[in-house]
Amino acid sequence: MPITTKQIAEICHVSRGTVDRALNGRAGISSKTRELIEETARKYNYRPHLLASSLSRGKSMSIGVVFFDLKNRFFSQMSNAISLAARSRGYFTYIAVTEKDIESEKQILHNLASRRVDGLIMLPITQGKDFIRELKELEIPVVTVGNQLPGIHHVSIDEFRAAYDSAHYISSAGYRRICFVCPPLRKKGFLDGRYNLTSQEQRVQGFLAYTKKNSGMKYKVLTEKDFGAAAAEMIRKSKEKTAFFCSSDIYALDLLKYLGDHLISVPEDAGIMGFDNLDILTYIKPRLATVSVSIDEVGKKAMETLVDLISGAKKPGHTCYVPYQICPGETL
Amino acid sequence: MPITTKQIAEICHVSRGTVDRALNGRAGISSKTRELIEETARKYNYRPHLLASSLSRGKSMSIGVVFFDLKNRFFSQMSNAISLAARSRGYFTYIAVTEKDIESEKQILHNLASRRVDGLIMLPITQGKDFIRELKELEIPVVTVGNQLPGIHHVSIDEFRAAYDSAHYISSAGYRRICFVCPPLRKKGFLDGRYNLTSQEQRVQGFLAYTKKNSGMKYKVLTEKDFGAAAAEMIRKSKEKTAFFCSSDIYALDLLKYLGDHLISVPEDAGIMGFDNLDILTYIKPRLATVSVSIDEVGKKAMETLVDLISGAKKPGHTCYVPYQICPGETL
DNA sequence: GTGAAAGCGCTAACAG
DNA sequence: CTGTTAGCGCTTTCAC
Repeated sequence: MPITTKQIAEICHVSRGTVDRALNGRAGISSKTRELIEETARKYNYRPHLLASSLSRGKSMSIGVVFFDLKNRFFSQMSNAISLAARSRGYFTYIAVTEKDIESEKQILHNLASRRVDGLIMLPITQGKDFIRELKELEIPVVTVGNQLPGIHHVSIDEFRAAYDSAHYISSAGYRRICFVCPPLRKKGFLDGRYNLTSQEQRVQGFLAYTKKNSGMKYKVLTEKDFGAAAAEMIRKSKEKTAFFCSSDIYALDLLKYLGDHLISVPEDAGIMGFDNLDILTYIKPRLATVSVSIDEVGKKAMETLVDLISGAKKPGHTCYVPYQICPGETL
Repeated sequence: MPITTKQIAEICHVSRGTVDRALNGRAGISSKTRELIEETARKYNYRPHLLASSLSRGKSMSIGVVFFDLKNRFFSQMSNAISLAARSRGYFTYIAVTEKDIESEKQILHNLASRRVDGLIMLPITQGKDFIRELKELEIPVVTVGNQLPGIHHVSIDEFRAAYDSAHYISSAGYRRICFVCPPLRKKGFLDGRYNLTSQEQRVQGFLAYTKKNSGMKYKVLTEKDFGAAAAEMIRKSKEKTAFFCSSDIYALDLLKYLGDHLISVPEDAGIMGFDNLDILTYIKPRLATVSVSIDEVGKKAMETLVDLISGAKKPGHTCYVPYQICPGETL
C-alpha cells in the first residue's frame, strides 16, 4: 500500500491541505515546507491516487475508444495515434472492441460512462434516433470517426468526394465499366436498419454520382459476401474490361488473391482499386491503386476535437474533414 | 449529472445502505423495497459511479496493457484478444504504447499504477535489476508476454525451441547455410544493456544451438539495420544457397521485397523463413514459411494468468508456454 | 502560510 | 430487514 497524503501530513506535522498545495504545485505555501513535503513524498515513494483525485475533481483524465476490433489495421493504427495524442495531453485511453455487436457496443458505452471517462472516440456500428438519444444521455463528449451520427462531432475524410474522385481516376485510366465492391452494404436493412453504414454509403453514393453523371459509364454494385466469385463471373461473361473499385483495401486484396488463384490477371483482365492505403500494401505485388487516408491524422484530429469539447474552450465544427489522396498503382 | 444513490435513498425514503443492497444484489432486503429502489433507479437513469465504487472497494476492475505500439500486428492482435478476455471478466483495459522508449515505459507504468489498475500485461522493453525492483514496487500483479523478466509471470511460446525446430526444418529442406536475421539485436549493449531483448535472444540462441550442434552447418547472424543489402551481398558472393531465417515476419517480408527488387528470386536463389505467422501473410506471394504463434492464445492466457494473480486464488506457474507450429511455405 | 472541515459517491461493519 | 456511521484518498473553501 502506497503512502497517502494524510500520512505525509502527519509525518511532516502539517495539514492535508498543505500537503496538497505542495504536491500539486499550488500557491500559498512557503518553499521550506514545500520542499520538506516533496522530499518525504519521494522518500516514502508517494503515488497519487488518481481514482480519489478524479472523484473529487470530477475529471478522470481518461477517454474511451470504441471500435469494431483491433485486428483491422485501420482501427489499430488509429488507436495507436489516439493513444499517443491522448497521453501527450495527460489522458489515458480505455480501448474496447465491439466485434460489430450492437448489444456489446451499448454495454461498453454504458460501462465507460460509469467509469466516468471524460470523452469518447468511436466508430459507431449503430445508428438511429434511439441510439443517438442514448448516447446523448451519457452526457459525455463524443467524437465519431468513419461512420457518422447526425448532430455528433465527426472527423473523417470526405468519403463521398474521395469515392467520386476515385471513380473519375479509374475512368481516366480508360475503364468504361466500374463495379463497386462493398460487402458491408449487405447489412443494410438488417435489424430495422440499426446498423450504421454511413461511411460505406457515402462511398457508394460518391461512386454512383460519378458513374451516373457520365452517360458512357456502365456501373454495378457488388455486395455479396462471396464477391470474388461474382467478380470472376462478371469478368468472364463480358468482353469489356471491368475495374473493381473496392470500398476497402482488404476487399481489394481478397479480390486480388481470388482472381490470381483463378488465373485472372490484374490489370490485364481486370482492374482493381482499393481504399484506405493500409500500410501492408507495401508488401503486395502488384502495387494496389488506392485512396490514401491519413489514419494518424484522423486519430490526432479526433483527439484534438475531443479535448476541445471536454474543455469547452472552443466549440469545434461539427464535421472535420481530413485530406485524402489518390494513390496510383499497378492494378489499373 | 446522473442521479446518485443518496438521491435515490431520499426519493425512496430509505437509507443509502439499503439502496446499496438493492442495487448490488446484496442480501438482507425485502423484495418490496428492492423493487421500489430498482424501479426508481431505472426511472431516473441511475448510473453507478465506478470511480467512487473503486475507491471504496479498493479494486478498479481495470488493467493496463503496455506495448511498443499498435501498428505492429502482433501487438494489435494481442490487444484485441486481451481486451475481449478482460471484458468477459468485467475488466476494462487501458492500452498505452511506449514507442520503444524506456522513459515512456516508466512513466506509463507509474501513471497506470496511480490509476490503480488491478493488473498489468506488458511486453517490457526494459530489463535489469533496477527495472524489476521498480516494477515490484508498484505492488501490482504483472504478466509479461514476449520479453521476459526474471521472477515475473510470463506467457509466451518457447522461443528457444521454436527457433531450434525452425532451423532444423530449414536444414531438412536442404540448406547447409543459414543466416539468422535479427535487427533488434543491434541494440544489445546500448544504454548499459537496459534494453530487454530476451525474446530475440532466445530465438537466436535456439538457432545457434541447432546450427552449432550440426557440424556440417554454416551459420551467421545478421543484425544490420540494412539487412537487405547485406543479405543480397551474401547471396552474390557465395555459390552455396543460403536460407535467411528472420526473427519476425516483418523482416522476412522486407527481405522478400528487397530481394525481389534486386532481381534475386526466392526460393531459387535464396530461402526465407519468418516468425509469428502474421495474418497479412495470406496476401503475400510466394507463401512465406514461418512459425505460427497463436497470438490470441497468448493474449487469452495472459489475461487468465493475470486474473489468477489478482484474485490470489491459485498461484499460476511462473512461465506458461503456448504451443507453436512450423508453417511450411514456398520460400524455402 | 496554514489548518479545519466538508464533500466527491459508494461501501461495509455494526447496531438495532 | 433497515439505518447509522465511518471510511476510501484527494480537493477545495473558508477562516485564522
